[in-house]
Amino acid sequence: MFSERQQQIVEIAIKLIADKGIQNLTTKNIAFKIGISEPALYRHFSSKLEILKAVIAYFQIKMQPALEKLKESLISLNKIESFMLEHLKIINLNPDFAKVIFSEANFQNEENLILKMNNMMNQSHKILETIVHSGQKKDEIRTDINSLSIVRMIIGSMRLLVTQWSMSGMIFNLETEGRQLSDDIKKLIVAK
Amino acid sequence: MFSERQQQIVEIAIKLIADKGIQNLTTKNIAFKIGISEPALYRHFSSKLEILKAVIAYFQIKMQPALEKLKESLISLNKIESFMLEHLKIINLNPDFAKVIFSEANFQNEENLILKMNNMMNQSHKILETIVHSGQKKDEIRTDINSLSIVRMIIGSMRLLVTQWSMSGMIFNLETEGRQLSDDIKKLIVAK
DNA sequence: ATTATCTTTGTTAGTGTTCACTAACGTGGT
DNA sequence: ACCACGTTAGTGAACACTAACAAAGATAAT
Repeated sequence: MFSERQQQIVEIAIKLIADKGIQNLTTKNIAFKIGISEPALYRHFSSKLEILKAVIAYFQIKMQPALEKLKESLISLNKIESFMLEHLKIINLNPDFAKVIFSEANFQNEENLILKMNNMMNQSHKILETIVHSGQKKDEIRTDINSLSIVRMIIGSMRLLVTQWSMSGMIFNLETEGRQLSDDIKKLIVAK
Repeated sequence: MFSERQQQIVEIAIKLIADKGIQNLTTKNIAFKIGISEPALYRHFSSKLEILKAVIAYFQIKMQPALEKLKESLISLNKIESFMLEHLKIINLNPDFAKVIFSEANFQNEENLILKMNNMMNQSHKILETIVHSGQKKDEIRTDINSLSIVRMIIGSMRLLVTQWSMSGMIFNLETEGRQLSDDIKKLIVAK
C-alpha cells in the first residue's frame, strides 16, 4: 500500500508532531528531516492533508494486533486485561504515538480527519463494550454497575495513564503501571 | 485584573478555538469577531501568546468554585461525588471549555503554556488523591485497591465523558451521565 | 548489444496567501 | 496637554504548493 518513501514520510511526520505539536508539521520540516527537497514530497503525496490521512491509517495498522490478541482468551476479565496490556505494549514500543493519538483536537480543522480518527477510536470502544456486556451476561462481571460506566472507566483510565506517561517524559514504566491498573480494575468489576 | 475588553478577547479566543481548533485562532479572526481592527488588539495584549496565557488563567478562575465546594462535605465518597459533579456542572455551563481544556497538546509549541496547563491539572489531581487517601484511612474506601488507580479511573473516566460529550455535539446530558458515572464509581470503591 | 524512449524521483526558483505584528496618525474624554 | 483606544496601510517571514528542468534506470525496438 505505502511505498518505502511514503512510510518514511509518515514516520517522520509522527515524530515531528510528537516533538513539538502539529504546528511543527510543515512540508519544509518533513523534507529537511528526510534530506530531500520540499517539492520532492509531492512526488509521494499529493498534499499535506494526504500525509495526515496516511498518519491515521498508519496508526490503525499498527494498533490492529492489539485487537487480534483478544480472541485467544475466553474469560471476559482476561479479555479486558489483554485489551489494556496489548494496547499499552504497542504504545510503549512506539512512544511517539502517545503524543499524537489522543489529541484528536489537533485535527479539528479538517472534518475528514477527525471523522477517521473517531471511527478508529469507536471501533476499539465497541469491542470493549461487547466484552463487558457478555461478561455481565456470563456473570463474570458485576451486573449492578452500568456497562457504559465500566467501559468509560477502562478506556478513560488507560488514556489518562498514557497521557501522564507521555507528559512525564516516559519517566515510569508504562507496562508495569498498566498491569497495576488492569489488576485493580479486574478486582473492582469482578462478580462476587 | 482583566479589563472588560481583555475578558471579551479571551472569551472570543476560547470560542474560536472551540469552534475550529487552535489553527482558527488568529489575530485577524479575533479582531473581526469583536468588530475592531487587528492592531487594536495590541492595545490590550502585547502579543498573541499573552492572549493564550490569559485563556489558561481564565479557565483556572472559572474552575476554582468546583474545588471550593468539596470542603462542605466530610465523607470521602461525597467529596468524590462533589468533585466530579461540580466540575461537570461548570463545563456544562461553559461548553466551549470542553473543546479546549483537555487538548493540552494544542499548546505544545509553547513550553510556558503547557507548563501552566499541567500545573492547573495537577492541582486537581493532587486534591483528589488526598481525598482518596484519607478515605482509605478512614475505611470509607476499599483499601485493597491502589489509590493511584482509583484517582486515574475517576479523572480518566470524567475526561473521557467530557470528550465524548463534546465530540458528539453535546447530544446527551452531561450532568445526568456524570451522576450515573459517579454513582457507579462510588458503588465500586466503597469499603464493604 | 546498442540506441531511443518513458517513467520515476529528484532539483532550483518562485508563486500567491496568510501570519503576527508595527508605524503613523486620529479623536474624544479628562 | 495628555492619554486611552481606536484607525489605515504596510512590514518581513512562513506557509502549502507549482513550473520547469535533470538524471538515472527500466523497457523495448532496432
